[in-house]
Amino acid sequence: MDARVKAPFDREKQFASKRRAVIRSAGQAFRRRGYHNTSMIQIAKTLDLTKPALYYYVKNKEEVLFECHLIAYDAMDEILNTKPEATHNGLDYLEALYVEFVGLLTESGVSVLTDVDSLTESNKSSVLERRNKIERKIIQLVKSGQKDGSIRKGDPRLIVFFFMGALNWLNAWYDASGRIAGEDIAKSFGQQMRAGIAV
Amino acid sequence: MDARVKAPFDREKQFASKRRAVIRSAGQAFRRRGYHNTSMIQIAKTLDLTKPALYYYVKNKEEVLFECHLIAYDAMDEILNTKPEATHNGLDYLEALYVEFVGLLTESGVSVLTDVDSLTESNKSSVLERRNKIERKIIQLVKSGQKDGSIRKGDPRLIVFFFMGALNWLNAWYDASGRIAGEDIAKSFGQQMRAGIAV
DNA sequence: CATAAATTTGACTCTTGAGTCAAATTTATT
DNA sequence: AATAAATTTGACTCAAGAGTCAAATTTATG
Repeated sequence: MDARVKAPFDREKQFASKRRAVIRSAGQAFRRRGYHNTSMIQIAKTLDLTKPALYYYVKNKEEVLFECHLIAYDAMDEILNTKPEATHNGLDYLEALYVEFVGLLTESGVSVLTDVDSLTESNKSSVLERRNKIERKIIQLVKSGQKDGSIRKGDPRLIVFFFMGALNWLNAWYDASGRIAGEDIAKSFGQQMRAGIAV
Repeated sequence: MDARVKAPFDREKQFASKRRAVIRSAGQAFRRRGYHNTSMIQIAKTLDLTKPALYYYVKNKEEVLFECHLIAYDAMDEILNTKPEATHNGLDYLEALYVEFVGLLTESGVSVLTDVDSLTESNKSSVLERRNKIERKIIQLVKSGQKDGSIRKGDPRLIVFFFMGALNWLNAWYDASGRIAGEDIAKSFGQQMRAGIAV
């Protein structure tokens, strides 16, 4: 590649990146104030856009919410699929995953939103399907941890609901600008999660 | 009291009880579908009322939300104040409280709602004050548990945020009509909570 | 610089749902 | 039954916010 040659201006890339910025910024706002307490004009103003300019990038408000959800579940899937499973026993592996999840929700701007009921039926069920898929995967991990003797007996669903609840609730109180470092949270949550389910 | 004498019809009591029914029913709806996805007409219809009849009992929608919050925190305060503290060490006491909290959120219709940002500033800060007060109390309990050697060292806030998060998230997925018994949840959550923080 | 596409804008429309009001109806009591 | 208060109602008003559109402006490139 010749450095003197300006990278050809890629309109699609430009559009896509601005669009992502919209979704990301909207996601932050949704997390802070809630979906219904955030107007499209507010979202636009945050990005120094007008409302119609915003609508140049997205179809409607619900689409934005939908994509925010997808971003979160994509990121979680990414974590679930990247980590090599083989090396650890069930408990070690689960703790490692959990720490990464906490990191995701504190360090990156990603947040698991609660407002599923503001989606249309089809989007809603598609989001819930994603969530369930992840939940089922984690439940499986717990089961295999129980099998290899590293995780205590008990209804795997309840075990998972407990620590995933703690995780999801993070969004309700954790403020990136707050005084607690994401890393400290991850460490503490990881410990508690582990101790709570270890044999 | 002479049994033949009909209890005098107490208008205030009647009013108060119908009003409570409104708040309670609205609370269920808010929990299921969210505050903004629940219209006053829906709330009215659920109780076989018309909208103006509903407004005979409450000032406005926000007042309803506000009182739902208060009900939850009143109930938690009640638990915090009733349980005798002296008999246990910090860990035992905390676990007992926690089990009662879970019971509250699963068995009774009470729910900790998330939609704090839909309140006006003054109501919002009053609700947050209530929440913080409870949180501070529990943090204190953790501290004293650490002092008496029953609870592991570590930032008490993070310890509390973890298991209180799991508790609060209950509302997001637990459906009274669901298949899991509240009692089972309480038992499992209590165990995990305890194991997670025990020395 | 001319152009055609991409981007942005001011000024709308339309729907939903909160909240109101005067009038009708029900209810406990005389 | 008559009455006065409590309760309920049909038929509104009003505001906020989502979403649209035709026209203006900016931008990358020949």
